[in-house]
Amino acid sequence: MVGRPRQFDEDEVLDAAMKAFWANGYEATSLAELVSVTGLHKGSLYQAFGDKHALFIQTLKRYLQNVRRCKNQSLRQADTPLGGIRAVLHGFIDMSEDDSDCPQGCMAVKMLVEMAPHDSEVQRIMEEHKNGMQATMQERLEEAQENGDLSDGKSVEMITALIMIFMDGLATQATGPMDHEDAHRMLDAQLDALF
Amino acid sequence: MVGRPRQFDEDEVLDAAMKAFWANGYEATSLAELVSVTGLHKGSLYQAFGDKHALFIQTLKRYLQNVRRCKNQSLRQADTPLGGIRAVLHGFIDMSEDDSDCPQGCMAVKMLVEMAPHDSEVQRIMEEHKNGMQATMQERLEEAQENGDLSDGKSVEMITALIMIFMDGLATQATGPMDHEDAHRMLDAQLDALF
DNA sequence: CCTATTTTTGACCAATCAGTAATAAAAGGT
DNA sequence: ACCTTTTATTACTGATTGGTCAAAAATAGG
Repeated sequence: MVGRPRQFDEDEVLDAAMKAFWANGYEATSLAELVSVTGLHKGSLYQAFGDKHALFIQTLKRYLQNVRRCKNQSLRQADTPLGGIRAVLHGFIDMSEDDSDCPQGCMAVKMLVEMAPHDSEVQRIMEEHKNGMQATMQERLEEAQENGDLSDGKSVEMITALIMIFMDGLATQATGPMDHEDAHRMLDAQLDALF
Repeated sequence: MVGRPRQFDEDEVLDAAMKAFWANGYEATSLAELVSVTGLHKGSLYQAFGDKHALFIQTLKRYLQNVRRCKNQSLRQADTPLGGIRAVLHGFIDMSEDDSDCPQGCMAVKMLVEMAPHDSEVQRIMEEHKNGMQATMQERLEEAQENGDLSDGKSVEMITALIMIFMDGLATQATGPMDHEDAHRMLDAQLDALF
């Protein structure tokens, strides 16, 4: 590699920008604030990541990648399909409290509400993510049905849809202060009602 | 009343501003756009409604008032407590499709996500609204328990919480295009799982 | 040491932002 | 007709917006 070396870590900058977008939303996060939280100068941001929208897209993809990593880890450790689903969902609740300096709520849901209606790229990214989540969840539910853990009479599509709605709703309410124990209890109650 | 009469209808202006905030969010709605959609000039907006934030608060209160009016109407027409709850929730789904020129999704949920975390006034208004909704829903559920329509073993607090989460989740997903028949089916499935 | 390459930096840009002040216009009260 | 009160309109403001550009700085390879 020739030329002046970078004085910043790309991942750290993306994390800082991500938290800014996550906390304040896309429109309310000014370039001046991005410069402030990342520590590097305006020109460097543009040279390294493109304009504000391109930078945002990268932070959103990074966030969703983290979510998927967390989900896959939970699924691998589970011993039953239904247990895997339970672990994944409880894991989502724990995600925010694990890292105390990250904003409340789910960045994906925030951006789904703020940006997806007007931004086709965000819309596409979010739909892909949702489809992936739905697909793995339906696979596990079908495994559970073959396993006998889930009654054959239930519709896996409907259960999946209701779980997705539940998670979106929980994330929406988690934009405000939320007791995590309550969230876990509500999730258990919802799953007990569905399974 | 003395002085020059207003050349605009206050409610129409509020409705126009409401739809702008509803469609684009608070930050992304510029004063120029508010001037455009309301038809009146900048100075008139300030004189009549105060600054951008004050105007927004009035549109938000107006939206919530419409929601409450719709809810109370549904409750009055119902013959059983549980039927009332079902009617209210199905009514929420129908709200947006009734008025075809109003934006997708629920303005309250959008603003809960975008503004409540940073705006204490919005936070207070939304919490009041939520408390009111929860209170009437719990009353109906307790009536249903005394009535025998709902098993005494179930927790009305938990059912209420899960219904609220469900509605928030549905509203979140409704920011994108959503089939209303599917929404009604999912609501029925959720309520059948809970009751 | 010199040059090619990349990054950093600071100055700069037009456009837009929310908001204001002063004036003009339109009505009612007397 | 005249004054008061309210609204409408125009022009204007300083600040901030996202974005650009050229020059300086720093490194690796020859």
